Amino acid sequence: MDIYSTLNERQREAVLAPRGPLLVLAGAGSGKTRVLTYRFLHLVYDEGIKPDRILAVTFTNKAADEMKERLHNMFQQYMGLDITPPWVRTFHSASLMILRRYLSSDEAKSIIRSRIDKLLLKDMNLGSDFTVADRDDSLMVIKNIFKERGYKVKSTGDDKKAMARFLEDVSLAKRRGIYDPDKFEMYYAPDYWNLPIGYRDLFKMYHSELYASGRLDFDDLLGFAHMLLEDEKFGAKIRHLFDAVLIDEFQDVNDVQYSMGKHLAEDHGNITVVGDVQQSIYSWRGASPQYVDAFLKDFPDATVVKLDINYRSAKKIVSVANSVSQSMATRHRFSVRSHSDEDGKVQVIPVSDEYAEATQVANMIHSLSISEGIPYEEMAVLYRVNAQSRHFEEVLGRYGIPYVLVKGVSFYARKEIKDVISYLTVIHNPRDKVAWQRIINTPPRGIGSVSQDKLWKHFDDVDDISQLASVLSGKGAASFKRLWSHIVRWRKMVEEGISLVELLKDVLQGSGYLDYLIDAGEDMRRENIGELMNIMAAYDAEGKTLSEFLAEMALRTDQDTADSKDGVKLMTIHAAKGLEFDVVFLVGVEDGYMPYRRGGFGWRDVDDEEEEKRLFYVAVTRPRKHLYVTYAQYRTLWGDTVARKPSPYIEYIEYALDDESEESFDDNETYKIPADDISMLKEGDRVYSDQFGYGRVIKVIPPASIKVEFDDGTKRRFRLGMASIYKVIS
DNA sequence: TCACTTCGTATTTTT
DNA sequence: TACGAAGTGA
Repeated sequence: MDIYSTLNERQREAVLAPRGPLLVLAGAGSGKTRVLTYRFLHLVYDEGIKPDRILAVTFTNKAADEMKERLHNMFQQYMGLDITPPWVRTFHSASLMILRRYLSSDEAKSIIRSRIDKLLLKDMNLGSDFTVADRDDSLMVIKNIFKERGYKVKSTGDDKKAMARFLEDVSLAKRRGIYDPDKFEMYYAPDYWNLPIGYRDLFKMYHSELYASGRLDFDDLLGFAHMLLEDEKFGAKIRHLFDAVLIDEFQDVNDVQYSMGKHLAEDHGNITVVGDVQQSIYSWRGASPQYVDAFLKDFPDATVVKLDINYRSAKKIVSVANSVSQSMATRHRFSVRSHSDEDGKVQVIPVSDEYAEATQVANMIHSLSISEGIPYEEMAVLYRVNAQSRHFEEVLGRYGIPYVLVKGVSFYARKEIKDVISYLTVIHNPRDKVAWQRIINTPPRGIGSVSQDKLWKHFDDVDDISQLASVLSGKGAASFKRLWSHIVRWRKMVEEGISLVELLKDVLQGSGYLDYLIDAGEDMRRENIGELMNIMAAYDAEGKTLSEFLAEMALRTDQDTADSKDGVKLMTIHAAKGLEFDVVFLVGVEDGYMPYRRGGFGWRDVDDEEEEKRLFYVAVTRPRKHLYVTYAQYRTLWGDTVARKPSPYIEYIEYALDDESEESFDDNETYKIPADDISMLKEGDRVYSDQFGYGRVIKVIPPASIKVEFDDGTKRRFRLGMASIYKVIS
């Protein structure tokens, strides 16, 4: 039986590539996930690697879940095995697993301590039972720092902006592996800064507080795992867990993630990366598409396979995609070929204003549903910014067309969910100050702001949390003691192995939280807690512990639940990445939205505008059958009605539609790798120079020079590293 | 602690 | 413009 018979030639080539580094450049809709899962299977089936010794990392839970499920089915079907590989995870979750395993050891602790020594103002409380701080938690830590030092900092206006900016910078810095407060100050401190604590000191205080509470933020999960990997001796331990590494959405990796991948492949070089630079839309979050080049440099003997057959979209849509692609300055862009027999439809529709736009789209949704029988959930409205969704919601609602607004606001970020999770967090780790702050007076139990201030002031000084009762008086003290005795009781229940659902039930009763919701008539919130219980029941069924539950909760968003619901999907282009629909309405395709421009200012740099184009590429490659593009002549923004011009990108659509008859793939055959080391080149290799064009290497002259004969017959000598010379690969 | 008013804000946000 | 969050007063 040939288990690879359903793959096309290129996919097969990728899946069956020899052990060692492999780069798969996967165009939109070219079967990227297929290749990744079959590669996994191949490594097990043909190469004899154990499934639990392959690390496959993705960026989203959804992608990880999907891959896990597919692998489970494949192992069942082809090998008769009922297994789900344990290391198919997001970067964050894989890092968390690694830290859970090792952070209890003194050796690991001392490696990390030595790396963050300059950050610590108080003892860190980190062991393998740490919990994860999300953005809200981090913000709370920052606010506390000011409050406890008697500074008045508002949660609005400039102060709010400054705190947000600070956290953003902390995140960006740590994604680059920067934990040194001096470096942080140097690279990130803004020109004007009006908060009473400086950037450098706040960086230290933030981390001291966080680590004293036994918490790590998202970036620390990667950062700490990376520190352990970087240590020569300890790194080997982690590397020995895996015989192969696979990375999905490789164009989106940041510095730390890339370095982790590289370290993990150090012993065996067995690393597969799959990505599409044309769909790199997260560089503003620290992702670097340049790592595709770095990969080719670090693994010069990598097998490179390009998947250029698009199985998703009809012909016209593919030719629009190619037309956008051909205008990109991005290296490693390439055209894809449509596999479809259908033409599909691409239409540009001018409308008068945003209201007409929504009405037009609603009408078309209605008629497509009737005339072509396309179900609502197979249609999507994509826009650049969330603010654009309002009119569509309004009009679709009026038409009685079901819709789902897919927004970042997570189920897990809801107040009631966070409250309940905070109770469980305190039970798990009573030293977690942020969690305490959420539950101390929720529901109200007479511990007001004055009492609370006293509590937080002494929180770190006591050996045992119960001693805090002595800083309060009267009602507050009694109330605190009562709460504490509950917590002690719950901790005992956990020790005795109570199920998560039973524990939560007791917490809801004992804390008074349930009565509090009932009295307030908060039925919706009660339902949400019910939903949380369902999730917990699933954890119970798998025999997972409280600690595991808390860890995984923090890494979950509800993106996956969002798109299972029926109805037309409304979402930003960013949120649509990786999804596909029969019909896509791409709306607001105007200059100023695409590319996006804020406040009339120009672009900071060309890269930003290139990324806007890539975003447009992502948008036009979502539909299977039809793509409708709308732009408004007038639009009310900030209370002003202004005239709008169509987006310059519309041109690519028109070009593709005019040009359709002669589908050209002129640039399809080659791409280039920067060559700055002679080990990458040998005599006879095709090369390209920005200045002189294409040529062939006629001599390699160590240590760093080559001689090239260009296609026009001229011969030139270059010193690699000085001149931009690219190796051409077909 | 709630209901009302005023204020501030408007790019994307995988974990 | 129009939303949600924070602040105010009873």
